[in-house]
Parts: sequence; structure tokens; C-alpha cells
Amino acid sequence: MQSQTGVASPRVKKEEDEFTDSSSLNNLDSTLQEPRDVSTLEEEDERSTEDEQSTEDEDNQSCEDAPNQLVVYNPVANGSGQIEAVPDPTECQPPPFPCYSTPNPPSRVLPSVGAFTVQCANCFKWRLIPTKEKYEEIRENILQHPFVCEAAREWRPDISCDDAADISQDNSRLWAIDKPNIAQPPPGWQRLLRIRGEGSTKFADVYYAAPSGKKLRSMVEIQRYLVEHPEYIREGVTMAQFSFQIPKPLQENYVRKRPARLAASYNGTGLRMSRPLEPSEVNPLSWVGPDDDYPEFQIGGPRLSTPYIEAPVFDHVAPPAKKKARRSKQMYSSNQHNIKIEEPQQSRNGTNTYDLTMGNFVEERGWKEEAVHSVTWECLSNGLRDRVDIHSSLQSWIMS
DNA sequence: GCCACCGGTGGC
DNA sequence: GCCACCGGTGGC
Repeated sequence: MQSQTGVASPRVKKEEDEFTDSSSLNNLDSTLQEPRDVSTLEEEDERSTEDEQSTEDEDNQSCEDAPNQLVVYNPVANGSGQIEAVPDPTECQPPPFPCYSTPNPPSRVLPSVGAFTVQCANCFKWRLIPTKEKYEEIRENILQHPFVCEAAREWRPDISCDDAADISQDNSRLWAIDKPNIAQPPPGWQRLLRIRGEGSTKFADVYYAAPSGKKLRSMVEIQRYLVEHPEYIREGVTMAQFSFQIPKPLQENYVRKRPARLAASYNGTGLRMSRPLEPSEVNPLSWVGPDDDYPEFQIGGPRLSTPYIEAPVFDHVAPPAKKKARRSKQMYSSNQHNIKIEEPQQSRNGTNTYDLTMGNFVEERGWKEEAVHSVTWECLSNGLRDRVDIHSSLQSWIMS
């Protein structure tokens, strides 16, 4: 995750936002654009935040393309988590809160989820999702049922792909990519996501709040709780309805890296196996610059990891071949393609070809999802220039 | 005393 | 490096 996004939000309260994350997947469509999926925004109920605004779409559309109506969640105005329709946002300005553009400004204010957005699989524009519940519903089957703008007509009757994106990634916000297909919590249960402060060892924590209010923080605790409260099991609650997968922040270095363990750096001979490769050594995508330079790189892409207990994943989303299967940056097992990677614009190094599977490529250190979104994939193995696009990603932007 | 939050670690 | 898990603890 290279792309970083700054964020900022003047949020003052700590929160418990939940943020559902999403992630994107790859698909093999051959479209011209990079598809991204969804992102939503949302905020936790009781907590308040400030309004948000939408910004131009990520396709670099201009402000003039602002939609006639945006769905903005205004936690202050209504803490219920409902969204507020804002007619004709004429300006595409940054959110009204302070910018978090500096790399890692210290902050003791816990960030919170400001919005959930989902990317349309057809036009790749990001659409704000009005409520966390709706977001969770979309996310649950995002792989099987990619989100499209038309689906937003449920809360925005006239929306279509012709409308400008509701929001785009920029430095004014911290973005995070959610995992796809995370089951909706059982009725009466709440899936809570708490974003940790910058510089923490983890980006966030997921908790489940049982109907009783009891908070559970791991599958082990869930299981134990269900055993102790068989009534839930009788009601149909199953372990498959829980997932502690957390979203990934797009801002680089948001999470403090854990010092490398000594043993891991050496092979049996005592020789250092390899130093961490600099992104630039490994892949051209590492050149991806700051968001400002490459706004399109900010989109979180598909995080092809396999959901914990979750539902099925696309076949071609090769199970993140556990990293151990990584022989080198290039060779992977099944699903392999010779992929030519081009930076769409501002290329600093032309085109490069790699033997990578989509999934594993995404797993490569350094780039991951955003990178996938920002490149053009060409399948060279069959002589065609098919584009390999990501079509479903979910993301949230975090308010701090 | 509780608990939200953070840190650390074992396993992969 | 990532993830799941859980212990510790500061603030209430």
C-alpha cells in the first residue's frame, strides 16, 4: 500500500467508528479503465464527526462534473448514521477539516471512519454509501455482485454512471481498503471497527458487540461466548458471520513497522538472505509518487487475501498463496500470466514485464492494491492486450 | 474495578 | 510481513 492518503478530520471525539472495509478484487474484464470498486463512508453512530464533502471523482474529473446531489453523512446533524443529501454541491473543495497532509502528524485523537464508499464496477467512480448497514450489505457479496452505480438508486433515484464520482481520494483524507465479502453481523450484533492512532502497531481493531453489549475481540472469544449462550446458536448465529479482518490503510507508514526479527533475516548459512528490496528495485510501481502526483494511485486496490472465514473468493483471486510460496518476485504457481505493467501516465520508466499472477503481484511488497489500480495490465501470454482490471474495492476514509 | 486502547508475539 | 490473539495498563 503505497498510496497514502492523508486525512484529516477535525474530529474531536474518539470514536468508535466502524469502518468496514473492503477490498477489491481483480477481475478479468477488459475494460479501458481501471475498475475499482466501492468505498463507503460511514461513521459510527453515537459519535459525531464533521460533515464531509465529496470531491471530484478519482478519474480526475473536474469539479464541474459535480453531481447534482451528493450523499453526505453528517454525523453532527444526525448521529443516527443517516446520510444527508446535499443538493448540488457546487464546489469540489477539500473537506472542511484540517488537512492531514503531513506524513505522520502526531495525534492523540483517535481517527474514525468518516465515510464508506464503493466503486462502481462499470465506471469506476466511487459512490458514498449512506449507512454502515448498507455498506456491510454490499460488502458481503461484493465479489459475487459487484457494485454498480445503478444500485445506488436505492437511495439516490437518479444516480447513474454519468454522474461524477461522489468522492475521490486525496490528501485530505486517510483512506483504507476494506476486505471483500465480510459477512454482515448477525441481527442484533454490531461489528465495530476502531481505527488506531497513527504510528500504532496495527491499523485497527475489530470488535463485535453482542446484543447484550458484551464486546468480543477474537474468534476464540466469539466461540466461547456462543457456547456460553447457546440461545444465539439456536437463533442461527454461526461463526461464519464473524470476521476480524481489518482494512488496510493506504497511507504509507500509517502503521509502525515492527522491527524485523533477527532470525527471519538469515538463512541456514548464516548469511543474510536478502536485504529488503527498495521498491524501486523491485517494481516500477514503486515509483508511484505521492497522492498529489498520482491521484489515481491512491485507490486501494484489491487485496487478494483470503477472508478469514468468509465466503468464497473468486477463482482467479488465487489464494494469496501464502507468502511462503513466493519464490521470488516473479514466479508463482497457478493462474500465472505474463503481465506487462505500464504506468498509465507520468511513467518514469516505461513498461516492464513481469511474470506474476494477479494475486501474487498484489501481494508483492511495496505496492499492492493501489498499484494494481494504477496500472494497465496486459496479458501477453495470449498475445492479446487484455486489460486485467480490478473491479471491486471497498474503502473508507478515516477521520482523525 | 472496568475497559478502551495499545503493544507484543507466535505462527504462518 | 501479515494476522490472530491476548496481556497490560492508563484513564475513568
